Amino acid sequence: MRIGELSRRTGASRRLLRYYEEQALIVPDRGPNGYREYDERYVDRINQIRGLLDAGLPTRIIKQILPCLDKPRSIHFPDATPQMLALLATERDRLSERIDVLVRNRDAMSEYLAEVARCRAPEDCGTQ
Amino acid sequence: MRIGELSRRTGASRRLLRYYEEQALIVPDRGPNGYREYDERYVDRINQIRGLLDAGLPTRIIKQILPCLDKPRSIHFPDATPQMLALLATERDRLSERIDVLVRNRDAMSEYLAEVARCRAPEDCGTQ
DNA sequence: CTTGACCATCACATCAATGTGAACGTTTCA
DNA sequence: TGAAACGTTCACATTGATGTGATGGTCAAG
Repeated sequence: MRIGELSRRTGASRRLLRYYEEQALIVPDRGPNGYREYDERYVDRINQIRGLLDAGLPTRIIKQILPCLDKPRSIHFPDATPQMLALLATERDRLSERIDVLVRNRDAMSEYLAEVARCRAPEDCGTQ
Repeated sequence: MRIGELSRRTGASRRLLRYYEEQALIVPDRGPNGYREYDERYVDRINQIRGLLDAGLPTRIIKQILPCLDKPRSIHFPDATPQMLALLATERDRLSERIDVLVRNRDAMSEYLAEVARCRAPEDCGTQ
């Protein structure tokens, strides 16, 4: 698969795929013509990267913890150094905190929308 | 309260507080000497802004939906235009999606950490 | 062979969030 | 009164994640 198809399948722009490569998050093969060649696994990989970026992790951290989250999970963590595990645990906790904040904000939005909706039916609100 | 204290109480740098003001997210009063004067409500306000930014909303969107989320909730939504409500609903849904992704990632991290921990106790892993 | 759809690199632009520092006024307190 | 701590504006710089466009190579189909 070349960059265009991967872009289509992941929703990440070509530019962004090249950026991830520049940041050493992925290392696609190159065809004889210089074209990047991605195999199936890159679809998940890209989605995972985007999820982690979305979680607020910077690329340099993602680069470190990504090997821990590789697809054939388990029986695979031979080279996880204690520091990497600590880093991973720290980031997970930070992520949990962020999730809490986000959930609170979403709930506040929902609450507001619900109030407005509730108020629009009985036909009385505003100054009441 | 002046900018230093607000900074201390919210964790946002003075610089950032001025930046939010520049982005029209907040409009603090000014004392006769030109100093910014913030009242208590700004503490929550700043935290809310940071939460929304953290949620991935750009400042220009936050500026629009923030009035909807104001502190004395309810009996306050007289000027919410239909477009604002639609925007708010859209953003809430996007936020929900993001939360799902984040939760999945956190769970993957936890799962990995749990596996490593489980494996370290029985004193056999790696090549097994 | 040419056209169109790909691909490549390079470079410039933007946006959010920050840092830094200059140059300067204010408040407080010993 | 003078120093320390705090405030102001302005401006330039950087970082991370992206967008956009220029310029040019590759390749398949008409």
